[in-house]
Amino acid sequence: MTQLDLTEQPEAEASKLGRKRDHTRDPEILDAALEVLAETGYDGMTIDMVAARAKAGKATMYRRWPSKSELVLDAVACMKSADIDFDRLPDTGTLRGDLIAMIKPPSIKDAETKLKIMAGLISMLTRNPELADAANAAMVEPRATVNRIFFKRAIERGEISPDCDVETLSLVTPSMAAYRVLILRKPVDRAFLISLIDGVLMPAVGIVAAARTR
Amino acid sequence: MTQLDLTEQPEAEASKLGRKRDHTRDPEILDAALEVLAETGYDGMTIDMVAARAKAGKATMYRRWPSKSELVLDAVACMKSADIDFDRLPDTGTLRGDLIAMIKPPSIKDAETKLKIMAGLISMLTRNPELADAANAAMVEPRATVNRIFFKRAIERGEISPDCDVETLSLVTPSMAAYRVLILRKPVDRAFLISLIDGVLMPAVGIVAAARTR
DNA sequence: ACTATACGGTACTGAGGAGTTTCGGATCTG
DNA sequence: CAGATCCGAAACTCCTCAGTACCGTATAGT
Repeated sequence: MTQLDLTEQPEAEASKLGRKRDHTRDPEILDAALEVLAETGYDGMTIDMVAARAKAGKATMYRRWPSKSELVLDAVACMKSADIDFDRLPDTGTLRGDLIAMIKPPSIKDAETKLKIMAGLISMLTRNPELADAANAAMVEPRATVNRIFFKRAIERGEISPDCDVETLSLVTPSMAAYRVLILRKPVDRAFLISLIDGVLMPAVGIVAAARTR
Repeated sequence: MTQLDLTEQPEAEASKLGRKRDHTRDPEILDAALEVLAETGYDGMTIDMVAARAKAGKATMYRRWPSKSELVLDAVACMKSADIDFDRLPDTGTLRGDLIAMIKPPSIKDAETKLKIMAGLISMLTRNPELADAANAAMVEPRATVNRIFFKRAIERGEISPDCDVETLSLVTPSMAAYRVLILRKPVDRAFLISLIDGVLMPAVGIVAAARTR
């Protein structure tokens, strides 16, 4: 939220007594926090690491956030899905085309970064529901939403049956990518995602291989 | 390995000088470690917690394992899949029957426990490849293996096409169950697993709903 | 009974990290 | 320039926890 307040409007009222707080360095600090989080995990992360990376003083951190957990919560909540633009989703005319169109190097990279952050947070999610909700909204929900849109479109245009379990199918790619990175510790590359689409989703939805061979 | 040495043979040679080490409490301690691990995660777990839970002294812990990380590694490596008996896998004659037969309350419970342990380990896996391998062998590989067996059987008996991507399909259930528990933090119940089988796996493999409606 | 060993308990050491305080310098206001 | 505010740096407190040392006791072998 902080990150947005800054970019949207240049500090509403700077009057009153003296001058209003800038907090102009918030975005850099939150980004630094996310980086450290991805590299070391929640428990491995220290306030000093984040401060050093953002070239900020430790005191500055505590002037702005009351505790480490609040800082992390804010960092996760402010994290913007830089990769998904809901106003400009691909629309290729076929379900497979739409799904494949989402596979782009920057998108894969972004997803991997988010999964690394997620890895560092997972053990906390149990004990911190607020953080769990923020992580869900910032990292997992957007992906599933895109898939849901694609599947619903395909149903509307009659490409696939309306009986398809859209909810479950939308979670296949996110789930299996997460499992592969977090647990199997293998990279999620284009080939893997395509094998998911052609080996699971397309067959599951009744589109046979022959129909998509050009 | 320790756990097994004990049950298999009553201390091979107890001669030499004095008497051989008992380490008879190892299993209790390792079990306690797994419990604490599931409850608090790797970083939250302390040696004192484990010792207290196993009613052991802290010194005993360090007489047996040189460090916390070695203890955890041993605990994970010794963890036995209490739920899967590879000599007595269900064989119902149909793929769907086999998959459904694996859904049993104790099996679900065991899987949930393992996922909780996994949640506490994930952030460590990156920094400790040895632990990652042990966790993989003990918790994820067995599940996938069972599914692979079922799919291969189904291919052999001609129930499904040999072109099916067995490898990927075998990972659908483990992946999506893990995602649901670890990230979505929702319970994995019978209904969810069945929706996976009937909403993803069966369709993906070309078995239509009509064919299984009794 | 005597001795050795393993164990449980407790006290200790040392390192590291959360959170606090202080201070000196930079920057803006007038 | 004078006054106020913010910030980076560093020193400091307090606490937790990994790992160690020691001791009293239970037990098993001789």
